[in-house]
Amino acid sequence: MGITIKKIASELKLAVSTVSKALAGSHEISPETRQRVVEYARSVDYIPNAYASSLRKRTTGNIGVVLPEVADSFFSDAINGIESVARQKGYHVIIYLTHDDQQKEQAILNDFRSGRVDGVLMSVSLGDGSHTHIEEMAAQKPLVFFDRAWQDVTAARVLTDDVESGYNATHHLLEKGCRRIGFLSVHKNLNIIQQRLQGYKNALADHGRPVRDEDIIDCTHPDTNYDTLKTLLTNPNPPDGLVCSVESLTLLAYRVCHALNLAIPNAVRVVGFSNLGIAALLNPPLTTITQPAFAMGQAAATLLFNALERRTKADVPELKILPSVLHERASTQ
Amino acid sequence: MGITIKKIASELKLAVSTVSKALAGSHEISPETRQRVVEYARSVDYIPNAYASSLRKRTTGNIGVVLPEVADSFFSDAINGIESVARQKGYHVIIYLTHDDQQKEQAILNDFRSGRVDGVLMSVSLGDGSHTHIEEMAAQKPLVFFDRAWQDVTAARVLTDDVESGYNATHHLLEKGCRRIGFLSVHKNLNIIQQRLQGYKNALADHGRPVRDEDIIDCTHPDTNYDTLKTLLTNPNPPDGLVCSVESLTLLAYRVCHALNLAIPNAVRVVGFSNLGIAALLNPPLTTITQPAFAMGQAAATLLFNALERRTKADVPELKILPSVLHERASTQ
DNA sequence: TTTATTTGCGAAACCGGTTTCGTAATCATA
DNA sequence: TATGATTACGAAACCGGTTTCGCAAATAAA
Repeated sequence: MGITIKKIASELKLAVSTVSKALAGSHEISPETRQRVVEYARSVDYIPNAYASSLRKRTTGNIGVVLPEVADSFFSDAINGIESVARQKGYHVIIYLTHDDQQKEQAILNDFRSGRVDGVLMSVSLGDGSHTHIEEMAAQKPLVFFDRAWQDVTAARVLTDDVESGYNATHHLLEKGCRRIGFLSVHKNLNIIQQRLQGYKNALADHGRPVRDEDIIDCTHPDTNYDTLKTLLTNPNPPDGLVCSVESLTLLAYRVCHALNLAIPNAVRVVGFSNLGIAALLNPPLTTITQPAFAMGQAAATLLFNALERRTKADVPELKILPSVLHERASTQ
Repeated sequence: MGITIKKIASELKLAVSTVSKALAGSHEISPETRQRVVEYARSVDYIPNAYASSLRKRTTGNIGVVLPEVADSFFSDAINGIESVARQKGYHVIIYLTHDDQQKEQAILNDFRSGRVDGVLMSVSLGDGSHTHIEEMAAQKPLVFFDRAWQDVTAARVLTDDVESGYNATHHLLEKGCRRIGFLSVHKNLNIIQQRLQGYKNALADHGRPVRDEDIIDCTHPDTNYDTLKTLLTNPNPPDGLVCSVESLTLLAYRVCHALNLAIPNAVRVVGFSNLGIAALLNPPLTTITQPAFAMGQAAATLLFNALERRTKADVPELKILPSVLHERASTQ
């Protein structure tokens, strides 16, 4: 359909290979010929076919980003970070959404085997499924986890200091006078949750408080979370502080408190992991642990490109840890 | 690298063409041979090369979705709608983010010419730039606008009843007793803004109120919007009602009111176009005009696939209009 | 001046599929 | 039994680039 190298070649009375090399800026071609080709190509608005080129070169110039969700403010910031470094590497970023569905995640990774991308950045989807499809993928092409990662899969990863963040969140509540702090958890086999929980436990220990199992609430099932939380907060002796380990649970906690007419922070103080730009506009303004989403995206992409340029697997998977910050707002005052 | 048709062919002592046809389920191949091939292919975990196949077939199986932003809750919902129909058509959806930067948008559309996608869904980026790159693209492959569209580009479009929505928002404020209503506008050459503004004007007219130019505030420049709004609301005679024509302006209005200690809704009532799931958790809960984002995504994708299957341009560009709904909350009570 | 290098370009193979076309064998029809 | 139509498959062209290799002419070294 469009204009091809072949047409340029015949028009300029050159060989196809000559045109190709000239456009690639090869030194095999004399400057005069090269310029003649380049100018002509531009004049006819030549656009190379991405598929032909990928087929022969055996590289796509694409990296895939596999995300659970995109409404989550963390991920949309992270995408920007990723794109910022991909662009200057001349790579395309293709975003795939799993909606936290491991089936979809698997289908996506499976599709990558058809060669659509050169490398993958991913934040894993929650669920109980096996991780073999991820391992297989990691064996085929470079993979970098960011934020959410599985521990049983060997791959580079970019994380935040989750133990410390969990610690800080809990410590903050304790300092504000909370007597009993609930930890809203999701899938416990997820690294970030484990670490945040560990931080929670460490903080309690440092304050001489016991860790009570019934204060660690499993909110793995979206359908029942609302009720779970509701019963928790209507208990005779409910927690007066909540650490919400992911953004969605933070918002859920707000919903339930609003529904129960539980005043935040008077009845219960809330601190949540969140990158919501509008945390300050919530009722009440939310104290957050905010992750450096943009920087994490950049770091992850950088690790990926290192791997792509190396073409050889690092002997020991790289790990980069970035700090989160606690923004104190009215929900804990 | 991987396992190719050629390998299967030589292993099974068949021609490559036979294998290809067998895998495609061609009737040219006997059921026995077909099954033999299919089974063997599965046993060796054959994955066809997407690029080879696209190159020859001259179709990619991809549709591109070009969005200004993804943090905006409308777009993340719309993506889900798009994906839901793309999946059942066996298409991949590739998401491209412009960050409301027309340069990036242009670069993205330009890239499409290398044949990465078969069709495009887009919500245009704001700005003063020309739209010729969009027109060129529309001339090449099917394009469907959704939500944000340019009027000077001929293409199918999926919109909401923006005049009506603007009317309803304004009417709602008037009924609540507002005397002077500001309309926060962005790029006025954008269809949805024009229409929402028209609705605003109609409502004022129906209530026998004058349309005052100084009540229509242009918030086109992100950098100055905050100050613009601040001076508006610190005027001697400020508006006591605000219609915010896009989500980002709604949140901005909240920020400014909070900063100025202006009580919502007592000092000023606010209604905003927004799909934020957490509108009810804001301080105060926000009255919104909510668009059917998911359905719009579905509708847009459906139009696109119609065009792709038709292979011929519709003589008159299709148009689909879906209704929005007003959710009344505390910000206007 | 002869031999060795370098330079500039073309021919052809190649990436991995898809599609067209040809043909031998089988089947149906007269 | 002779002829026409199917059936089942293979050979080869093809999609549009990239890369290898070969070679003649120009240049450098001996």
